[in-house]
Parts: sequence; structure tokens; C-alpha cells
Amino acid sequence: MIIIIFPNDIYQYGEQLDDFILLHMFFTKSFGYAVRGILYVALMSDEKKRVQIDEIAERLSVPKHFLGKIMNKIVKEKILDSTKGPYGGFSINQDTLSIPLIKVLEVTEGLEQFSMCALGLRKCDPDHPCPVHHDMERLRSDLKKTLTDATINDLVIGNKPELIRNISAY
Amino acid sequence: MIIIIFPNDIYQYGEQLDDFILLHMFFTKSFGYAVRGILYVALMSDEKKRVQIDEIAERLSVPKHFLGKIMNKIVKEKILDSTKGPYGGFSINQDTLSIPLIKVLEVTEGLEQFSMCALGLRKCDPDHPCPVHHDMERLRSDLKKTLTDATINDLVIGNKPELIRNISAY
DNA sequence: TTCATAAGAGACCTACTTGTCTTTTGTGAA
DNA sequence: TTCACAAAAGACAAGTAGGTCTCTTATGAA
Repeated sequence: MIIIIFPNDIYQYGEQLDDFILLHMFFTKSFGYAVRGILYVALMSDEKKRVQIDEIAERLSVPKHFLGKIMNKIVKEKILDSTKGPYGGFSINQDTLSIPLIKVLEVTEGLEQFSMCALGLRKCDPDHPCPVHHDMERLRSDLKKTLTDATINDLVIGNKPELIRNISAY
Repeated sequence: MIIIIFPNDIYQYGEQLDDFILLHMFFTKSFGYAVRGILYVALMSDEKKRVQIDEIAERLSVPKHFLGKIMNKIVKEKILDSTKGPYGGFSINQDTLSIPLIKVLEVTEGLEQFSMCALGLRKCDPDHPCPVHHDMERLRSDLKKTLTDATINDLVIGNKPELIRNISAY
């Protein structure tokens, strides 16, 4: 199963589990790994309470230790729970499903992209806008809305037309 | 003076010499430095035949040695000429003004971005398009056309509505 | 209470872009 | 023919994203 998030759209593309497309163009790999990791845990929560990093990394074809660090941030932000030791692993909590994607974005790569001047101008604000300021503002607020509206649960149940599942491998 | 190139547009924005905006979002710093460097030499060619890297770097607020390497590539591709020794420096040649920006892009960062799948799919072509394949193709061909149509001379004389001059510093 | 287990933490590596510094090479005018 | 000058070349370092490896810490069931 894959989630592709593209500028303002998320598309349905396939239906088989456990392959994912990398999120490109606008987001980092970390963000993609995080979304996919959280999703995998959420999807598995029906059949088992806890999922280990080895399993997640293998099913998602993602580097284990790198994913571990990302999951660590996710746990620190209480998006998932984790338990060490035997029978330990990552599990969803009461908040997981209602977490909006923008929260995951914030945790993994920050939200600076939403406030930076696209042209790199030192002085760029509504009063002294750069040539593309207003266009960028519109684009960004669209994207922000999409990411704020879409929750983990939306991805899990796949009930939003803007969400894509994709089977294809990276 | 600044040239801003944005997806499909290049805007006029100011009129004072020697400050530039960094090209963001789609291009590397190297490309921005290259365009600005070539432009500086072209603009100065009225008052002096050759311009030294120290002057260019200072006027453009760009790291001198890094710019030097980029200018070197530019010279190897015969977009500019250079002469060592006293009274040496960089100068325009008979081709400089007719060079399209896409040539500068090719020299500095390559054109791979025009053929890569935006989603990072291994298998993505017109017969097996990814969900955003056709949209991206259109975007890219627009951008490619803009960069192919705009020459150094267009920037120098600023006679195209899509070209921007900008005074603001990065 | 032990101990295998699994996450956490930290050091380190790779690749790439950007940036710095020093040495080498070519050159034009005196 | 010399020599100061300026580009060319090359070594090296910083910054960042991504990735690997090892050691430490917590835990839960036997």
C-alpha cells in the first residue's frame, strides 16, 4: 500500500499492500518514511497491538536505523507509542488516527517552507511582496489546508477522493 | 540588477545594477551564480572589455572561488571567453548574447530534472505513466520552452515582459 | 531475578552542493 | 626576457539529507 501526496492532490493508484512510492518534489524522504511508518502501524493494529521496527522497515523497504530515528521523533511527539523489551514495538494511541499530516510534516522537516520567501528575498512580506509572493501564498495555503484536513485515519480508511493508495514500488 | 526566473515567468522588478536575487525553488545556486556572472560580464562589456572574477564576485556578493569554478565551466562551454595574466579576465564572445538560459542550466546542473519521474518511480514512461506524469510533462515542457526562448541578450536588454530585473539583494 | 528482546542514543559514513584556500599555469606589457 | 597579474586547478572543509553500525537502556514474561 502506498500513499502519494502531491501538491494539492493525493491519488488512488493501486491496491496491494506494503509497497510505497517515495514522496518527491515538495517533501523530504523523512516525511514520506514517517507517514508510511505510522500508517503501517495503524494498518497492522487490527491484527497485532505492537509492530517492530524490523518488520516495518522490511515491509516498507526502508533503511531500518534511519526509520528508527524518525519513529523516535514520532513517539516523542506522541503520535505513536513505543515499548522497549520483549513484546515491545510501536503502537497507535488514542490520538494517532486524528493526527493531521501537517503535524507529521512539522515533526520531520519543520514548517519553514510555509513562511520562507520563495525567491530568497530578505525583505518579503505582504507590504513588500516579491513578484510571486501572492501566488506562493495561495499555493501554500492550499497545500497547508490539504495537509491540515487529511488525518492518518483518512489515509487508513481511504475515504477521501484526494487520497491515493499506490502499489508501485520505489 | 537582478534576474528572477520563476517557473514560467521572468519578471521585471527593479532597475539598479549589481544586486541579484537568488533563483530558488527549481534551480541550484550554481545556476543562479552562472546567469548572474555572465550577465555582469555582458553588462560591463560596454565600458570595459574584460572583467575580473574579484570584481564580479564582489559586485554580486558571491563567493569568489566558487564562482570561479562555475565561470570556468562557462568558459569551457564557450559561453564566455577568458584570458589569464595582466589585463585579463572574462569577456563576452560572438555567441554569448544568443545563448539560451537552458544552455546555462545544462552546463551548471544538467537537464536530468527534465526526464526524471517526479515521483521517483523506477518504471514511468508515456506507456506506464505515474499519476502525475502528464501534468509534470506539461509543466516541464513549459519551463523548457521558457528557458530555451530566453537568451542572455533578452536579459541584458530586458525587452521581454517576462523578464525581471530586481534591485533587491539576497 | 534473570535475560532475551526491542527501542533509544550516539558515533560515524556517504553523496552532494556549496564554499575556502593554495599552488600552478598562462600572458601581456614593459 | 622578465614579472606581476589573473584564470585554472586541485586540495580541502562545511552543511545537509540520507543511511549504517554499535552500544545502552528499558521491559516483560518466565
